[in-house]
Amino acid sequence: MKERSHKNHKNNKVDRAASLLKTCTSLSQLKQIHAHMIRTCLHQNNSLACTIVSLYTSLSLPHYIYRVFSSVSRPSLSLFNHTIKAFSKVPSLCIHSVHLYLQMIQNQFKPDNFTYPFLFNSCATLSALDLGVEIHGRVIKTGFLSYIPVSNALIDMYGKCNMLNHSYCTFNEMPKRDVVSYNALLGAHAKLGEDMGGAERVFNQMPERNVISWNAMIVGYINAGDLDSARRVFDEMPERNVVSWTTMLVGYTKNSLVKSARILFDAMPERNLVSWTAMITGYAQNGQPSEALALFCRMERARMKPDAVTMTGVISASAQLGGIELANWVGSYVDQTGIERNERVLTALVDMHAKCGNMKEACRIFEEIPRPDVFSYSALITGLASHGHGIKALGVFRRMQMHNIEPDYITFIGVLTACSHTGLVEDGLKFWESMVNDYRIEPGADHYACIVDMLGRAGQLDEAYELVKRMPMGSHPGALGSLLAACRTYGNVEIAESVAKQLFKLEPDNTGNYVLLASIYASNEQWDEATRVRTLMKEIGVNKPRGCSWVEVNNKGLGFQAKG
DNA sequence: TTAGGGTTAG
Repeated sequence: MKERSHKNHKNNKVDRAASLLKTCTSLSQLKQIHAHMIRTCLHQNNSLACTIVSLYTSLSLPHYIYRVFSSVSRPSLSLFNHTIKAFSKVPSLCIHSVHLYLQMIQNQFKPDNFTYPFLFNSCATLSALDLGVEIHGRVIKTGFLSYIPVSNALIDMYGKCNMLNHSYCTFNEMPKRDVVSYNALLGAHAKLGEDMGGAERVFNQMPERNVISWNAMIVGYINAGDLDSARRVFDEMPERNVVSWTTMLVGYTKNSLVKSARILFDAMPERNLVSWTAMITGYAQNGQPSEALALFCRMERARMKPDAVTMTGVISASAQLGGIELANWVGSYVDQTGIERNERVLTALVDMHAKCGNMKEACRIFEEIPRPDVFSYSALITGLASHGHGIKALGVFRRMQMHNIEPDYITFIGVLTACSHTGLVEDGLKFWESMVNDYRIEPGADHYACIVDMLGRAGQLDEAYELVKRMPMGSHPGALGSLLAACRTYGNVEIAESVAKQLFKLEPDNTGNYVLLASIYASNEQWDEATRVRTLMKEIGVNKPRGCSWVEVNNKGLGFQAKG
């Protein structure tokens, strides 16, 4: 009797906690309830722990997941499954769901139809195809393939790992399919934008379609580079949701059709964080930083809170404008609003401060990045190089090599710039060789421009000119411009005339080239020639533009006000 | 169990 009443009392407490958790909507509430549960030992209850794990994920505090799991002394199969699911939803924690799966098997638990879908999700996120195939084998042995969600997750995983054939094999072997099976297969086509004819066949054979099916077709056509078909599907679909609109919008921004994107953005019946972010980054990526910032201001007025992705775009836009005040404002905005300081946000910040000339801040933030990648290193190297810290830039490059981070096309632009601005001709030529032979990077016009600039600054004008003539991509304004500038420094009229002739053809409206040639003639006291160039300028109608500061640009249309 | 947004370029 006594024992029964004790059991009832305990069940009541569990029920009360469960219903409290059901109404929980904020992180502070959840923490309060959780703390109370720990005090009263309720945290050992598996069913309550499952709810807590899910809540910490949905309320964006995934780092508590493991703490909750490991505090339960005898976790149930269900708690393992909930925790694996929770980890699979957070890309940076996916690997833990695999660890937990292994731990589960070690502890003699048998994974079931609730375990595998999320495990396959994690494999997809981690692009861990081998592991996925291995688990697939185990699923076949244990007979869980007949559960539709398990096979659906497999189709999706193979698709995300670019194994369209494997997706089809799984799909074809299913005795029963649902709309998700078809959508996952369409998603596999869409990811690569490959064989859209095949995707159309699937789409036409579907017993039923939902908005996800239509959206998958839009993504597929966009990835196949067929914007017209994407738009046709968008116009034809019976019902659109915010994802349909945003997907189409991104299709335009990715193809530099920012105006079309904006028309769509303005016409959207509703917008969410992703829509705002897509439009802002669309502007930033297409060289319209002022528009990006103006939209960011509008977003704030609409009380839409930016996240790390939004801020990456905003920071990149601010970097392009290059104003130190704006950079400082954006920097403190990120600090004060608690935006997640992930690798991409920090890299964008490094780039922004570097472009605005604040190398000290750029270096400080770089040191905050736990594992810098090729993007972060390149941002710092190009920043240092273009601000006259060539030796430092090369030091960072060596550090990058020591950490076995493979440099890319852009890294070498930074490295060669460092050499050219520091007068390290021999080193520059060695890096050039290493780029081609060790890293198999095809030199682009930008790299040639750096080397031409380097030789030109060192006075090796003939060598520079020979290199310009040998450029496989033909004459390039950047390389020619550097050479013309070097001709002025060293007073070489002969090469200057030939180079300027090519430049006038390539960039008829670029005033700088005319001014440079005129000044080369003038310093060589060839006054008549100098006058001839100035007359030519007037005839063509190019005028020396008046300088325009960022403040003026800002006052014209941005309406951007620094706060705090 | 299925769909949309991100960082480096003389």
